[in-house]
Amino acid sequence: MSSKNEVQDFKTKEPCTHKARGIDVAELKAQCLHCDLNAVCHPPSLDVKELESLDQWFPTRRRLQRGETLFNLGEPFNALYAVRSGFFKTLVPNDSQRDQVTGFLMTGEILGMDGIGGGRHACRAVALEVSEVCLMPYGNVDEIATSFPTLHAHLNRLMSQRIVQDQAAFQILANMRSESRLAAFIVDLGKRFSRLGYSPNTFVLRMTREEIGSYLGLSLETVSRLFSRFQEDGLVDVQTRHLQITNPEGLADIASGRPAH
Amino acid sequence: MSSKNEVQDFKTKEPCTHKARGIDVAELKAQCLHCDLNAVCHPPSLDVKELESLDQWFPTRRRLQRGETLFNLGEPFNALYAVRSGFFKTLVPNDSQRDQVTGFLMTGEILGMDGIGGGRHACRAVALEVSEVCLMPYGNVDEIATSFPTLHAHLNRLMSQRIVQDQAAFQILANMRSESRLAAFIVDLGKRFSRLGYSPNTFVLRMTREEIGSYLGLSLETVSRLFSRFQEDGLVDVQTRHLQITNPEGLADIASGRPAH
DNA sequence: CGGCCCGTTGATTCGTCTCAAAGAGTGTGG
DNA sequence: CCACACTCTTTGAGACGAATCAACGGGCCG
Repeated sequence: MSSKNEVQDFKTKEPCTHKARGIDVAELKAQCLHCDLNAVCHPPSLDVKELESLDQWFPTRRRLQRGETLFNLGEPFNALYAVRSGFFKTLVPNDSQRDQVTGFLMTGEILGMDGIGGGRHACRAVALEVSEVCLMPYGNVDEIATSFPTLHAHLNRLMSQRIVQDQAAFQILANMRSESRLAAFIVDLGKRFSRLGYSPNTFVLRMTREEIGSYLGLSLETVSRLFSRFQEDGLVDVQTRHLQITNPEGLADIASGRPAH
Repeated sequence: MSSKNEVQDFKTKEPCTHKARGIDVAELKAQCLHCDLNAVCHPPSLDVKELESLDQWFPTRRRLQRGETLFNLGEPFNALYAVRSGFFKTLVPNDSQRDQVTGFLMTGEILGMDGIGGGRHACRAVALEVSEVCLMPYGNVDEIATSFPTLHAHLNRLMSQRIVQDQAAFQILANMRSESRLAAFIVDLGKRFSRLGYSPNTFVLRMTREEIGSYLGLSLETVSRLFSRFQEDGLVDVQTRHLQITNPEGLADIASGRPAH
C-alpha cells in the first residue's frame, strides 16, 4: 500500500531542525546506557548499573522511510515506540471520508500508548520523514515494572502527561477560532523543537497543509490563508515548509485567544 | 466559594438513572471486597485474598454535595478518585472567559489521572449532584504496583483507554458539525449509562445546555436548537433534562457524520 | 517535457455565534 | 401559599467566520 511512498527519499534541505545523529544502520542493538533519549524513556533516578541491565529489555530499533507505516489501526499491540529521530503522524482512517490526523510526534516522544488499553492499536502511525524508533516490547513492561518500579512510575507519568496534552488540544479545538488554533499549533511545535535543543522560532514543517488542517479541524485552504495572513501581520515568515516566527509574543497572544481586532 | 451551593439538596425526581445504593454515611471505610466497583478499580484476576489485603490501601470515601469541588486546578495531586455514585464535570477555569468543560464523569469512572504526570491536578472536578468517591492515595500506588503487578497493569490499561477516548473526542470536535457532535455526545452518554445497567436510551442529563455547549465547543443556544431539531425529526424526546432516544439508529447515523440532507 | 502533488488565492454558500427577548422551572422570603 | 428572584431554556434575527468550489502557479519526478 505504501510501498510506492517508501521509495521516495527525503531531500535533506532543512536548515536546522534535525542534525544528523550519526547512527550506524548496522547497529541495531540499542544501548540505553549511551542513548540520548535516556531522559525520556527512563526516570532520572536510574543509575548506570540499572541502565546496563535494562539493555536486555530494549534490544531492537527500526528504521522507516518517509511514508512508511510503523503500525496500523487494529494491529495487535505489543510494543511501545520511542522516536529516536524523525517525525511521525498518527491518524485514524475515516472510511470514505478523508483520514483524520490525530497527532504529530517528534524525536523523544512515545508512540503507541493508545494500544495498552485495548490490546490493539487505536490509530495508524506513519513516518513523515526518514525516522528511527526504539522498540519497547510491552510484554516485558510488566516484568520491568517489578524489577524497576521507578521505571513503571515513569511510564505512568508519561501517560498522564499525554492525557493533559490531549486535554489542552481538546480545549483549543473546542473554543478557539481558526487563527488561534493555528497559532497555538505553531507555538506548540516551537516548544517541542526547543526541548530538543533547536530554536523554538525557526523550523521546518514536516507535514502538508492538509495534514495540519485535518489535525486542527480546518480546511487546507484556511490553513494556507492563515499562514499568509500571519505573514502579512509580521508574525511569521513562511516559505512553504520553512517557518520562522518573527513575533513570538504576538503569535502567543493570538494562540491564547486574544485577537487584535 | 461553593458553600452556598452545597446547601442545595438535590430533588430525587429522576426516573431511572441512579438507583439508591443504600450507602451508610457513617461507613467511611471502604471495602473493596464487597464493592460493586470492583471490576473498574481492579483487574479481574485478583482473588478474594488479594482484595482483602487491598483494603488496607483504599481506606477512605468522600461524599460531595451538588456544586462541591472535589479537587481544584493546581492543587497538589495525591490521590485518584473512583466515582462510586453521582456525576462530575471537569473543567479548566479560563481566566476572564467562560470556563471550559473538559469532561463528564459518572459512576464507575476514574477521576484525577491528569495529576499523575505533573504532580498537580490539571483541572477542577465539581460534583453535578450528590456524589460519592473512593479515594486511592497515589503515594501508595507505587507500593501497590510492587505487591500487585496486575493491579498496576490495570491502571495502565485505564489510562490508555482514557487516551483513546480523548482521541475519539478530539476527532469529533475536529471534523464533525454541530449536529454530529451533539448526537455523538448523546449516544456516548447512553453507552456509559448502559454499562451501569441502565437503559442506554432513557436518562437524565445532569448538566446544563451551557456545560454541554462548552464541552462540545458550541454555544448553549446551538445546543438547545439542536435538541429541538432532533425532537422534530423524531430522533429523541426531550423534556428539558429528561431525555429519551426514540430513534437510536438515526441518531447514531448523525453521530457518525452521515447527515440525512 | 508532461504529470502530479502541493500550495495559494478568489468568489460564493452555509453554518454557527452573537445579541436579544421571552417563557419555564425552582428556591426564597414575606 | 403566593409573589419574586434567579437560573436555565427556548426561539428569533442578523452578522461573521470558515467550508466549498474553482482556477492557477510552483516544485519535483519520471
